[in-house]
Amino acid sequence: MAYDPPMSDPISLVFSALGDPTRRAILGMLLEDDMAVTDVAEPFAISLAAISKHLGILADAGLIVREKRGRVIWCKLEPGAMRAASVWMQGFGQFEPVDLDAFERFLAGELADETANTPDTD
Amino acid sequence: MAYDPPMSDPISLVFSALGDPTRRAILGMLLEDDMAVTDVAEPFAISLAAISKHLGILADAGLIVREKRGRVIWCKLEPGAMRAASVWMQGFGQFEPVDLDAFERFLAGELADETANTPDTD
DNA sequence: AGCTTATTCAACCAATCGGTTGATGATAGG
DNA sequence: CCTATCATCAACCGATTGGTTGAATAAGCT
Repeated sequence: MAYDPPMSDPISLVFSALGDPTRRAILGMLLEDDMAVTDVAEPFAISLAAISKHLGILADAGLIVREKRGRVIWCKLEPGAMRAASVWMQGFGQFEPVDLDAFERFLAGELADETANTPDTD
Repeated sequence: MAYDPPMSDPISLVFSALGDPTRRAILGMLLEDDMAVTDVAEPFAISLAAISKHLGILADAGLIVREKRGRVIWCKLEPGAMRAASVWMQGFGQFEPVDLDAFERFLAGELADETANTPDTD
């Protein structure tokens, strides 16, 4: 029967990718430094192919990029991909669950704050 | 083949729950007000039982609480449950300054069905 | 009591997920 | 050239997911 499948929007990809502890651990490792696939796999008790799949999922979500140099594929964190999801969550956490008006006010405030407070130069 | 399955820690439950657009839409609806299960289900094109399962997943993640009053079960947002996951993401927070403009556009889409029902002034 | 409404339960199904192993395509080095 | 290494691919497997339908439980209504 005709059911509208909820397509995989970017935010769903990000949240789903983050739903697996192995993948979160990988992201944590990449926070320290870029790594080759084999080195990513090293601390885990699962096969290299499994890690490769996890990296594919992280890449599909935009959370990492993979760059081939010679024989080695380097994995690099892409923290910007988390931004939309992060802000989505923050919106829920900031205030009592009143109604959308408060949500909009929160957004307006954040917007003003961001534009007024030019990011640092360090 | 003894493989240690990564158990479902609370953060995984939250992220996985948020990975489904139907569930995010439900949370968006509950942001406006507490709702009965039947009313939560009303705007969706899937069965009541399916919505009930989604609510169970949200409840398991701690994102909502369900409280039975009479014949009706009321669903209430529990935004605090998002905090740990949000904090985890902040750890990666070398994001660019948040683009709330884009977020507002996203939210408008995400909550479109619900805002259509918004009465004039509350 | 009997009907109706609200919600969940149980069984089922197809698709996806997270894992495996073995084969395969590149590349680096003896 | 041959071989070892890096990484993915392909096929497979069991468990989970997200949906369905129909029956069951519970509470309000007349």
